[in-house]
Amino acid sequence: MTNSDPQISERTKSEVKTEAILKGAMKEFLKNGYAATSMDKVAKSAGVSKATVYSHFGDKEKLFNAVMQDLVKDKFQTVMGLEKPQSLEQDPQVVLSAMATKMLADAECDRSRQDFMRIIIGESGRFPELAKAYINHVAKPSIEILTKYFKSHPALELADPEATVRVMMGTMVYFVILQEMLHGKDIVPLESERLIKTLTYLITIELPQL
Amino acid sequence: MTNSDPQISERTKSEVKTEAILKGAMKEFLKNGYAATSMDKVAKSAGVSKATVYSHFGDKEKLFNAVMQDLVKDKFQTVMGLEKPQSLEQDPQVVLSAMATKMLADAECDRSRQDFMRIIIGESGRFPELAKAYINHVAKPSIEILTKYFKSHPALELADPEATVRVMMGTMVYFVILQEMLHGKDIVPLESERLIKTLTYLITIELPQL
DNA sequence: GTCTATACATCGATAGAC
DNA sequence: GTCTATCGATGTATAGAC
Repeated sequence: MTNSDPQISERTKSEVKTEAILKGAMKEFLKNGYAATSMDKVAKSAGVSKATVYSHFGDKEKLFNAVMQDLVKDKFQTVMGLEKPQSLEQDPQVVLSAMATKMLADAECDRSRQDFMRIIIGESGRFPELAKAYINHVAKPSIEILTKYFKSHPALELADPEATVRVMMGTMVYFVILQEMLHGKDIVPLESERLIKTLTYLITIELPQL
Repeated sequence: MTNSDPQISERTKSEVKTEAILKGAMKEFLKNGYAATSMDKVAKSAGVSKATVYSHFGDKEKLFNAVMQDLVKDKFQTVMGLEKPQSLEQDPQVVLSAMATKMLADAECDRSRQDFMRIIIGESGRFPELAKAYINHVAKPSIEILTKYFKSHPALELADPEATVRVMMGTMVYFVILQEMLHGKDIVPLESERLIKTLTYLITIELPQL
């Protein structure tokens, strides 16, 4: 067994702790935000001592940045399934509708994704670099891929593809913020299908099919 | 002088303190968020003792709710100048463009408005009632007034006015979040005029003028 | 009503045993 | 490397003088 090798065993043990700390810290930061998360909570959630947390990450701010960089660059960098090339060769109505449905489905059901957005926006004043990391690794790639798609379909006849992308993404994001994150579902109800249909209609209105 | 009346003088003094506390607490909560704002900071910012803060508002959570209710129901309830009736009788392109310009101008230059939105979204998980108050007193009135306008102009021929309103507001809000609040101005630049022009174009594309 | 002073818990961070 | 124990600072909240 490789575990009999003391060096490998030690290294592995430390890496396991590091991952446990990241996981625990992620859970706590997403639940409580930065200021309301104590290092004791992190240590308890990770199943290690507080001193171990500090020996691995230095201080609270470094730990927070490590957690958020991880989330920004890995967990939530999916670009919402837009990376699939084959989907870009279908009818605009179908593609737009599929994109929008996918985005809304992801954002609606995934609670941790909502917590993630809450942190990004809520802490963007005190952690501007975190906000910029989100822009660079999440928002910008999404915008660029969608823009690329719009431009690759001249039949859409969009006067300003870049701006049109913002209209589409803004519509989606605002819907999730209002209905889900701000708990407006029962106060200002709106079926997502109506939004998707309207959006698709507005963008593809000039096409011959309509 | 009315100040010679001890009763009125006392009452006034207390009210002055209450207002000073609210003002100081508002400043601190908007700057630091809920958890990172201490009652010492509030007391110092208001120019009173900590005990006075507690005697007026009970505890930190009650003070926070009082501050945010004030912001939601007074300071940021403006409905972005949509209440003026005369503006609703002009050409849709002009009105839409004016609305969008006003909304973006308000949101872009007003730093405290951005801080306010950061708190609403950032604390919406731990203060759901605050989020619902925002929906009821800020978002819902805006949506309803804009919907009313859309419906009062059948010439717009909108298949779904309610959904179209969400498209418009979402576009505006997302733009401010990305460019201003998340500091994306230099990373994913976009002139607001292009957004407004595109939005107006998409919504009024069917009109005879175009 | 308002203050100073303080109680008591928890915070971030570290020392020292193992 | 990881733990327990603890430091000093700071947090919320209150008691008691005026």
